Amino acid sequence: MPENNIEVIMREMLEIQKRSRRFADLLCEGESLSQNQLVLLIEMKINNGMKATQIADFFGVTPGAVTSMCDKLEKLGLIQRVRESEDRRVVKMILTETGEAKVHELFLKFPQEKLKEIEQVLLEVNKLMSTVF
Amino acid sequence: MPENNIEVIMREMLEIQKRSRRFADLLCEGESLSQNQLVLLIEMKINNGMKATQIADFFGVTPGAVTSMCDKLEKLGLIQRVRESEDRRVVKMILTETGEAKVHELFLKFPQEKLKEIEQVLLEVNKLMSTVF
DNA sequence: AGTATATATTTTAATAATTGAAATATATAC
DNA sequence: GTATATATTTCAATTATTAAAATATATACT
Repeated sequence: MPENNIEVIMREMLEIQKRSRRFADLLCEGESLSQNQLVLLIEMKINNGMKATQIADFFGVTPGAVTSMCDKLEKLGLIQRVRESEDRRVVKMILTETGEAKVHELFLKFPQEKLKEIEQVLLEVNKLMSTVF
Repeated sequence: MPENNIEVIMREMLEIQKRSRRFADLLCEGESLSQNQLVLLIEMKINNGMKATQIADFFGVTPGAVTSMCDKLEKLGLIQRVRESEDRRVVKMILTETGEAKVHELFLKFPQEKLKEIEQVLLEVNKLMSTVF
């Protein structure tokens, strides 16, 4: 009896999840940052800051939770709140210089050679995933 | 100024994370299951049950949290606890018939054709990731 | 066998995270 | 100007998680 699609999919999902977590663990290693905090910092870096609502959407949590998450990162000195001048209701969370440095430095654990490999793999993975998800 | 490896890696990590979440959302859609619960059920399915300690390791939580997580799934009738006869200290959590059916049925949202595509992509992704992580 | 030590899980009290709803501040439409 | 809508924060209540103690079983040593 050959294994059906569904079982293979489940198996691969778990493997992939394990590998992703292993990578994130390496990144966070020795830092007092949770994986979610890491992802949030990266998200802010790549988007040049994020509005609270964007963060809530991204993580699927309520606005109240975002306030609390960001309070912590702010207290750590990694992010700061900036009120938008065009619409003074919205608050943009942006990395401080310390935050920028911290995020960047997480990746310097890996030698340049390894970073190049990781980059290539992630680009490929993303391309593949884009065909179905 | 060309974008350096690190920035590309961050960008791709986020994209991949978003796509993964989208897929998991589709799977959980309409179910009263969290993504973690979904993953745990799949994990139990693929491993033919899991010991509490294995679950704690997998999710990076304490044994107490595992007890609580499993209590909920047990109350939902999706898993059951089986004490091992070889070592009566360990409890193996296994899917009930209902649990098996539920997990399987989540994937039937997708037509066979789509499942085949997903399977291929995940196999490829996993192979790629195995080269660096 | 009996004692000491180790391991797996559960329980429990305390802490932390999250929610839902109200409050605040600002914006938009009529 | 008034009403309504949106973005964020605050706060009280709920839920999840932890750390440590308790329980049950296993292993090693004498």
